[in-house]
Amino acid sequence: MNSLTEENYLKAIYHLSKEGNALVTTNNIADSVSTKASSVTDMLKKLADKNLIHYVKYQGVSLTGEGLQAALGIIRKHRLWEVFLVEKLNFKWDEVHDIAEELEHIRSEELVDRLQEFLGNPKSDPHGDLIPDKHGKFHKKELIRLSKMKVGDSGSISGVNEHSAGFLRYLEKTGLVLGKKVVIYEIIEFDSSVTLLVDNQEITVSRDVAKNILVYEQ
Amino acid sequence: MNSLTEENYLKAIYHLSKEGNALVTTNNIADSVSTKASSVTDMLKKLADKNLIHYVKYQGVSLTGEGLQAALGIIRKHRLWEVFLVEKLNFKWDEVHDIAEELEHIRSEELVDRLQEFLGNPKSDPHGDLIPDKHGKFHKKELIRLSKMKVGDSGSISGVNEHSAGFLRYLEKTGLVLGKKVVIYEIIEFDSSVTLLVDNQEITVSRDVAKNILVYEQ
DNA sequence: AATAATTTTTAGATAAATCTAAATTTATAC
DNA sequence: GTATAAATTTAGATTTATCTAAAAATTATT
Ligand SMILES: [Mn+2]
Ligand SMILES: [Mn+2]
Ligand SMILES: [Mn+2]
Ligand SMILES: [Mn+2]
Repeated sequence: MNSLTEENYLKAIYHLSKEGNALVTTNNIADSVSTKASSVTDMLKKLADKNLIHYVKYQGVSLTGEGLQAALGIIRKHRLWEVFLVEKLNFKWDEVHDIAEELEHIRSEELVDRLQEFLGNPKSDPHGDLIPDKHGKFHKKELIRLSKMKVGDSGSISGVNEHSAGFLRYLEKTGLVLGKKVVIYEIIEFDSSVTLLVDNQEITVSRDVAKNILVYEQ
Repeated sequence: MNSLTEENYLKAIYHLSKEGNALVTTNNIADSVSTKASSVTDMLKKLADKNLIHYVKYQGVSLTGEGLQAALGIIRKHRLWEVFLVEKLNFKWDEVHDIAEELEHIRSEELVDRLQEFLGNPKSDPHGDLIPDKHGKFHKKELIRLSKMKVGDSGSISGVNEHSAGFLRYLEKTGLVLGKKVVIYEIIEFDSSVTLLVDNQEITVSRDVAKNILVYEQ
């Protein structure tokens, strides 16, 4: 059983290793949990003793399998509670984070499972972040090729099928980057090229390009 | 801002002063919060310094107005969360107490107010205990004279209109004490006397007696 | 490669809440 | 009313998480 403080450290290490590199540094963690580097060092020893992190003095830390599962458990609770606050208690999406920071530490497994069910097994929280399931697995987004979508469909660009530098440079130049919201505006019969609405601008791409862009619908 | 531990002490003092006498003793509290008398003494000094309790060495403690409001705030949260767990998450009434012990310490005022609204402003928790409102007031039970009830109605004896020793002795003797569950079995036309079912026994009382017994219906 | 700057760790203290054991106060028994 | 028992408080330690200041290790600069 990890203390509330240990849980917050694990969560911080998880988030930091998502953005930056695999190894997280002492000062990064100190900033993240609003404490001093010396306090972090103390806690890192403790977490390493409990086999929750790999810790090499002066080098940095990463989560062990066990530590990762613990972190994902807290993140799951955080995001489910955020859904509850927005969907059931009518909070705005920007008002819920701090309350969820407290609720995420409530221990009962049964409570989380039932909450998830009560909320209709949501896959993402009010900020669009994915909610891991009971076993720490993220529900893989169902990605669809842009070329398979119909006029009026919409979604956000979430992947590509073609990784050549040329193709990626092309996407970059036309603004079709990851996360960008798109609406299918028109499909030209003659060559099956697709006109999209992106940031209120019309952009037309060939069928070859459309086949290699993966979209998360709605 | 009171710590989680301080909140638990305040709640314990509140509950103990409800059952026993006004002054609560060190050992009572120690039992109640599962700690040692010496720890309790330390905490009592601290709570007295914060003006949450009246504390006289060796004599016992009682809550100040401020301490009472703090205790009622926690009890309100505890009972609202219990309603949530039973009504919304389908827990059984005997499974919710321990989870509510954690949830009662979540701080946001806004959260509690919205939770109360979401639950339809319940007046009592799954165990029948009254839920104080935002200002620490209990919704007064609607008591009805036994003489005004109809055949088939039921409820629990919750007060009397006549406080003479003779009347109270009579009630004591017939077993019509506070909290007793009663069902109206028959109302005799001739003199309006009432036959009740109490503990599966028939008891008949005169109209004069029935007029002075107050029942909380259902 | 030597020096300086930065990062990290160690050493020693502090605050909250707890404990055990001893001292004090209050209650009960004779 | 004194002796004994019970309840309560004090004294001194312990654990968790934190801090500041100093030492050690790593990284960057000349
Ligand atoms: Mn959040
Ligand atoms: Mn947190
Ligand atoms: Mn309860
Ligand atoms: Mn509690």
